[in-house]
Amino acid sequence: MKFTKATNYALHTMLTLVTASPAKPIGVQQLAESQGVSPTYLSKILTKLVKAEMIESISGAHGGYRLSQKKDDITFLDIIHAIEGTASLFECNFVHGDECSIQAVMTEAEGKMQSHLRNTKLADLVQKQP
Amino acid sequence: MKFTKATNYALHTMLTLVTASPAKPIGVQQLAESQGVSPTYLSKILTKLVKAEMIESISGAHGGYRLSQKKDDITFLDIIHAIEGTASLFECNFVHGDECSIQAVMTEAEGKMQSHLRNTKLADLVQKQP
DNA sequence: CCTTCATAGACTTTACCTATCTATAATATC
DNA sequence: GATATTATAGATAGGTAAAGTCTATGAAGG
Ligand code: SF4
Ligand code: SF4
Repeated sequence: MKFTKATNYALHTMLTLVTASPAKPIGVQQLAESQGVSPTYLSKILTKLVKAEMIESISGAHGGYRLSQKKDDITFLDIIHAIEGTASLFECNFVHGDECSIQAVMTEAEGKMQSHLRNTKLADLVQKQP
Repeated sequence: MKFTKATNYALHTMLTLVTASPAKPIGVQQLAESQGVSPTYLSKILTKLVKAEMIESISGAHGGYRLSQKKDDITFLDIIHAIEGTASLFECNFVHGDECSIQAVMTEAEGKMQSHLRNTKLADLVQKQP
């Protein structure tokens, strides 16, 4: 029960991209180096973010990654879901109907966490940077 | 990023115990059978709950498990922490000081979930049973 | 004494995360 | 067009923690 490292990398990359100039994309090599992770592995993670249409990739020389147009709508929950999937944190083997009290408590608890992550946008971090 | 099955087993066992008579303890064999899990594995999990002083174990014939005295104070968070530990869900490799905005968001989100789990007691489920 | 039942440790198996390697496609520069 | 640069994709290997098994030990009741 922990967030994966991939999520960690994704969040840091997004933080880097949101503070960077959208004019010149940043290569995966540079992004990887600043986080101490291999470029090939990070690129796998970033591809997920591309598929989720949060960032754009530019191939070829002077290529790299930059935020997509909808950068102001991206929430923490979006990033996490893009990497970890959207499955529920608590899954029971059998399903004994909707009135199950255990499931109700667990699902609501997860919902509380999600709603905070959904209400916090990536753009909210920009002002807080020194 | 998922709750472990062990947590699932623990929650169900606790639900069974809270609705049972405290006079006669329930054996691990019966508890395991109703959940479709092996008795030896479940016993490992229940031992953690004993160490956390949430349940008591009685050895010997007619032995088994029953809730401890403080049954009215047991929260969902207590059970989860007893099984999964109390480490934070989000852990970054480097620590760049307290002002880190990523960590702040993630920690607060987790806190929202925890506070719901802490405010829901095991005893709250009893009324809801048919 | 013998049966029942919890406890503990060592151990195996399984599943998933993490990471690497290689080949391929796209783009810019010359 | 040739070449260098860079992202993408798939296969694959490694590592780690969860999930489950086995066996031995110890406590309690009859
Ligand atoms: S009791 Fe609830 S949580 Fe447990 S298996 Fe049934 S539906 Fe799932
Ligand atoms: S930026 Fe924040 S979350 Fe990232 S490594 Fe530094 S302290 Fe941790």
